[in-house]
Amino acid sequence: MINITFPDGSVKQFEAGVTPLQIAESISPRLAQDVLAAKVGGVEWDLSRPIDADTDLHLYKWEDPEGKHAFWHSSAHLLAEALQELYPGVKFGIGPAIENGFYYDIDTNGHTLTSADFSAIEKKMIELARRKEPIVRAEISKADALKVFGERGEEYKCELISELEDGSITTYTQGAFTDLCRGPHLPSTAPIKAVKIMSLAGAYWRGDEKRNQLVRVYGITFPKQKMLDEYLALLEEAKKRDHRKLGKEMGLFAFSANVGQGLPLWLPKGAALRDRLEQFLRKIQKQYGYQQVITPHIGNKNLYVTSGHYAKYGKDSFQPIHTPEEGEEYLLKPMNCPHHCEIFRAAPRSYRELPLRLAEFGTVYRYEQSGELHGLTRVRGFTQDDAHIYCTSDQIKDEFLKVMDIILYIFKTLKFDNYEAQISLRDPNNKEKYIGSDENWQKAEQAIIEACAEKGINARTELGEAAFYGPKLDFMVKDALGRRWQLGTIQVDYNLPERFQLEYTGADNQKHRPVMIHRAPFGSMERFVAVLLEHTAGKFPLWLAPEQAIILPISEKFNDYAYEVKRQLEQQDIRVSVDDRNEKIGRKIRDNELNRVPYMLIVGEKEMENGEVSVRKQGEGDKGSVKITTFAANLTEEVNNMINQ
RNA sequence: GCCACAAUAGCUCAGUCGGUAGAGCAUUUCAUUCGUAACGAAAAGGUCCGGGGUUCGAACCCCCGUUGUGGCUCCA
Repeated sequence: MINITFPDGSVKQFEAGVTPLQIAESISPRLAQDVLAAKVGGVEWDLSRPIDADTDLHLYKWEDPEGKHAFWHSSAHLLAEALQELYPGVKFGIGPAIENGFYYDIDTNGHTLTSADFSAIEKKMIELARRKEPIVRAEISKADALKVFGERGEEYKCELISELEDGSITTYTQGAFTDLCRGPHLPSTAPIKAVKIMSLAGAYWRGDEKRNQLVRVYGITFPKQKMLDEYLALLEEAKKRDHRKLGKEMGLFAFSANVGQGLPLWLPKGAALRDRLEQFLRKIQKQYGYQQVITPHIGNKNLYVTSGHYAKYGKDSFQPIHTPEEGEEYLLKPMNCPHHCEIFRAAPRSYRELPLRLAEFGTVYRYEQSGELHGLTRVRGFTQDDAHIYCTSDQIKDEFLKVMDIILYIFKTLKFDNYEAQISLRDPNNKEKYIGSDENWQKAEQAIIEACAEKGINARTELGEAAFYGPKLDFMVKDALGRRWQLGTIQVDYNLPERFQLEYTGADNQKHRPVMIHRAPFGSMERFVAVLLEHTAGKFPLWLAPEQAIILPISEKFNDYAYEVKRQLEQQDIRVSVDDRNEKIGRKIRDNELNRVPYMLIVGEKEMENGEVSVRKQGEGDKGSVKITTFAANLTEEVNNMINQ
């Protein structure tokens, strides 16, 4: 008998050689039906693989990432099996599970695969899955593996095998298909009920553009058809919310080939929106003791040589600007930190000034690879909501707490109710990779961990994810469709204070080096507007909406009254316009509903007589008539409630 | 940057075999003056991404470039 320890700490006894699936069956038939994968003694384990010794056991279902992973990994094998049957002679690269589904890289051996083939592949996969073939794990010697895959002409697999250690090689077989694979896998392909081939793409073997190009077939599968339908509906919805589409529709921003790739042009409505976001952030930053600064868009090349950025990114960046002066070179500013360090150096600093918090909506330029540019989320010129905090190492924790306050306030105000945090620390086995003293690192890492605990934030900790110059804390939000976006970053930096020789005079009348903290709650204005657009589907909260209300006269006879209402509302700082087109009221309502204007104010004979407006809320319909002043007061209150919660 | 695909009216898109440009919406004008999600009529609107080539003739075929999309690699 062996002892199996469960995640809740309980221990049960089983016969040696019992499988995780049998254990699940002993707990409940329902669990046995739902379980997809297991972890045994910290090792990913197949459900049908026997356990021989005392150990602990995790069972994973669809809801667990590990469960989905096994499901999609087995689906990748199913795809390969289908491709092998449909197109004999194809050779296989690798076929892993990914965040949403899986892919398989194949060498089609001359056959051209197009999206017209998708339905045939899907059909074949379903047909194979219905055979409910068991997926069988086998351990194989390196020599045998090379022989088996070599005979089948699987050159890519052979290359992989030749790099593996003998004794660690396993294969998985279902039906007539055998793949080199570490696992784990489902016990059989039976649970795969719904299949969708998503797309094709070219991918180089091992990501190396000098090697063969393979065809990457992307797919996704689910245990229920309904889940696939929901997933496809979600993709449809995401397409509708695409910020590039909404930005064009709503007149927020544009791009021009004449201006250049990745250089957004902010249209009047987009610029006003951005300005409102900046004001919002400025206001709270002021409360938290930040001081606004302004620095130029270019800087002498030597500044970036000092900061170290030139050595690291100079070649892959916008190239230096030359002046009539021989040998004089300037760079477009790729980040604001060096400029802010010079502001720190502009005066002798005392410990009494710390923490010194310098904020700037600083526009920076980075030469991103052309293939990486994407709408507003990846551009070559963008404005960071940047700030640098210069403080002592004892102040790090308190500063983190304050920045987290700002970030959480933003999330709350903009209704990003679902967020995660990640703490990135150094790799404890590789300490020499990092700059700064061991003591400082420990202090900073401890400060971040404590700050998260104090805020009640359940942050994931990743070792080895820190930058070479300091640990950091990142926030990820989930938008209305459940997609994750990285938003706020707080980053400790020991490098730049060193490079710029920053100093302050301490209470002991000695010179000390400050610590620097980089932070950007939005990341960049561009990226944040993009995320906000996709999160809200363009229906901005009232306080941000480009137009808060639009007045719809029933007919042209009431245009004068409409403009009088507009004048009165504008006096209360309400953003309002008049739809004075010669159209029927139904038409005006429809158009402005589609334009996402939060309030429509319908005015005709009745309203004019009583000094009223008939209020209609976007998406909700008729709300009845109120006095103009009442509407203005209600709207102002609604806005205030949104930003002062 | 690499690979694949794409670019036609302000927007979304059609355009067959290479024979000289089309729809819906938006716009303008006319008509209408209307009560909570599309009234009607007409007009105007084109460097078919740019350049070169093949051809009697190119939106369409070929080459080069630009920009975009998806993926790969990258991300201070």
